Amino acid sequence: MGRWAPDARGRLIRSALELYAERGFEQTTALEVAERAGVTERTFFRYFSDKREVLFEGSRNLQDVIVTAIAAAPSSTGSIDAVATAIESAASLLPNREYSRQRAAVIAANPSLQERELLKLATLAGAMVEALHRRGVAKLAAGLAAETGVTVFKIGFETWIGDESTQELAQCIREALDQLKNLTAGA
Amino acid sequence: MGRWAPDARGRLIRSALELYAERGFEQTTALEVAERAGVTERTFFRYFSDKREVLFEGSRNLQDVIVTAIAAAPSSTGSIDAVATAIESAASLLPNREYSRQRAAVIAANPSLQERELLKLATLAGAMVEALHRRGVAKLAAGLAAETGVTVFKIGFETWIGDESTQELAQCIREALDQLKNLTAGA
DNA sequence: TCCATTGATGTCAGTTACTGTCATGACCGT
DNA sequence: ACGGTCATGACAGTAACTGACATCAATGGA
Repeated sequence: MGRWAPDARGRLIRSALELYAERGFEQTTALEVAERAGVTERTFFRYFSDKREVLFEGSRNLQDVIVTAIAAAPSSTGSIDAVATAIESAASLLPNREYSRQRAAVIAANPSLQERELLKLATLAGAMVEALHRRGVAKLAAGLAAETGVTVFKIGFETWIGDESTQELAQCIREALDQLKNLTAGA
Repeated sequence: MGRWAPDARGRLIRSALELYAERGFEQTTALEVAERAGVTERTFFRYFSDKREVLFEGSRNLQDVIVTAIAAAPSSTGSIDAVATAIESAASLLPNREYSRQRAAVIAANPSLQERELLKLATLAGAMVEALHRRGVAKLAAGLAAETGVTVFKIGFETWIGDESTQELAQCIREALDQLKNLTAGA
């Protein structure tokens, strides 16, 4: 590992985010990203299966952590709380707020990037359903808990990114869940 | 309209579904679809913005119907019921079950088609949130009702497609909603 | 010390999704 | 008959990927 230019992958990720943010995703070619990172276009595609994937590094890792946390929750914990706690514990793995903000802005500006994000979230929900299954949760309940968990994560994340305060992501997620509980209790 | 070969759009849609089902989406080129429909590749891309879009015809129409139905619901109706009723009323617009089955199989077999479907559903949810807003529903409640509505639609649709019986789609959707209500009531 | 191996990279040719531009030819109203 | 309109064809071009092969520094053993 790393006998040549060290951290080519990391430089590609940073170069891509910079260029996508400066000129927009569609107006940036893979060749330009590669050149800024000091490698060839071919090397870009060796590290990332496509031009979008460079923005979604680490989402697989996140998924593994969440699934593990769900499996590790005490059996007395309800599905939704197990999911929410797992997501909170994974929150610390996310990149810093400045990076996340920039990344979210780039994604929000391009439909094909939104598509990829939605697929990642759907995949995450699917993995959570499986993990809940192994806890003996029924299929429909597992689906609901997982979808709800993803929704809570999305809302909490948006709050965190849009917020000026120094509030932690985990706290934002917890608050979103509380709001949701109030809402469903009221109905 | 239609001075030349009539219904080029319809023939493109049918040709695409056939070829995508026979050989798979990625193994089919846009040129092949166009040739089967008796037009050139250029004409294919005049009708559809990309190779995937040919499978998603009419989803815009569906969205308009649902939004209108939500706006037309009596003001005494709760958000979730307004959403569910709107979705049920749009169910009759969907193509027949055989077509839907084939289409669903093609989409399930390809990640990039799944992405597109997720984006369409997210867009639909966004439009429903707006429609609920105009009924005076609070932001978070509107988001929840819309997301829940989409979930109910997805589950009802899957049931309808997988089902051997001659049950109607609207009925499957209604049943999914009932199941969900039981679940949340029990918790 | 030398040499074979390994693994990340460069090079290059090829396919395919899409786009811009102009030409064509049937249809329409006058 | 004639000019305009409009769907389409023809054609060239860009850029996202992919496969095959070459290169070359580091590594490890003879």
